[in-house]
Amino acid sequence: MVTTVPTPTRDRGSRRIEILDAAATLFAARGFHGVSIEELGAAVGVSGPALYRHFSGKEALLAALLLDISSRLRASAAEVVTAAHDPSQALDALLDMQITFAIEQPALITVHDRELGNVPEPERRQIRRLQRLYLEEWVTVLSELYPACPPARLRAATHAAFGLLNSTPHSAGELPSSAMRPLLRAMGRAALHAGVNGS
Amino acid sequence: MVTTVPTPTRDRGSRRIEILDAAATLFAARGFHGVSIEELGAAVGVSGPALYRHFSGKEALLAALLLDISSRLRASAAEVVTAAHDPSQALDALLDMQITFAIEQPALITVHDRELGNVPEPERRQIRRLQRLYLEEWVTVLSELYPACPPARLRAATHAAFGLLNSTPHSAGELPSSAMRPLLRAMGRAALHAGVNGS
DNA sequence: CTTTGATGTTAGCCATCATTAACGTCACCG
DNA sequence: CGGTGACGTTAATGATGGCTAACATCAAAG
Repeated sequence: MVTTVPTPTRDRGSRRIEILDAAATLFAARGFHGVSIEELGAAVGVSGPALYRHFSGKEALLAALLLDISSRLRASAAEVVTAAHDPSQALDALLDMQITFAIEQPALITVHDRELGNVPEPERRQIRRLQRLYLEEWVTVLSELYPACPPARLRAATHAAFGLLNSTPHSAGELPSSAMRPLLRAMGRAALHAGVNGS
Repeated sequence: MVTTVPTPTRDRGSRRIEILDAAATLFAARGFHGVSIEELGAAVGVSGPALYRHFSGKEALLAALLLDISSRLRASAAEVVTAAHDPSQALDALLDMQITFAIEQPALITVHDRELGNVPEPERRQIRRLQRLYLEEWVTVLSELYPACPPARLRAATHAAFGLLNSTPHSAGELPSSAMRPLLRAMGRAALHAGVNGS
């Protein structure tokens, strides 16, 4: 009777990804608790409880989203570092890849560092682990470049650099991304260099 | 019958401030929608609807909190800049005061740039206004120091620097604040300098 | 002493929401 | 064809939560 016109672009398992994409945008805009399952469904053209065909619950959905983001980041970092010929190149590559991510996926950036607290315990640990590994990728490269700098300081400086690079959601539209990219690259590099040298 | 022992430290109007303090901490930890009125009350030793004696509603409470933060930031910036003798000193003073704020009040920093979206329209505009004025304080100083740099770039660079300085909630406890402060100062200064120069 | 205003308390209302139940549809496979 | 599993639908259900109502307490004022 009620004929739901099936979206022409309908592939096996594509729905799940559609949902995660929509969730990223909505969670970034209004926060995990600020978005209802109903809205989430509506955003992908289905309504409400249909999401339970793809995720066991709202928190599981968030966990899948964050797990996806952090493992992608970590994988990209590992890939880029192993492809580099020396630590200096590796650092440049890390900067570029993080900047690309920050510019192209501001919503993911936002969700990634805001919503970890809403992920239930089993997978929270895993996400933290991936985030730590991502950080360590940077710290390892930096410690080769600046062996005199104590690791704690490297870590703190890297966190600060992330704050800088991930500021894109706040400065949305101030500058075209073609100008934003070199700006962030210059600022990030300068900040890290200043941070790991003497006080 | 039920004798509520009145807190000994009980001053006229102090409750309101206590509530705002507790709200900052709780909202920073779990987000606006993640904290209930009941919890908010419990955090200051009263329970539930007592808050309505001080605020007209949950959103109004958030608005008061953000308004307070942004006006304090803006006021400090104005003060510090007018006290400075030249743009270079002014920039240093701005950096120092923002770093102090970021280190001493990470919860306020967090709430300030996360929860604006939950403030209802009339006061949202006002908070945005104050945030813009705060930014302009920086941009004005920077444009005196670097007159060749186009304002849009100055603004973008300043946003990025805020991201760096405000990263303290993420790197909590990595470094003692006595080491954090000079680190952020060095990184912030270097980042801004690099941002407003060459390509 | 009583009035009053500031400040709390508990009980209850109503909306929202996550989640489940019960029920279609439809492609694919035997 | 008949069934099976993936995917959706609408209607409950049960909890939570913001907010209001009705009712104390108590200090200060008159």
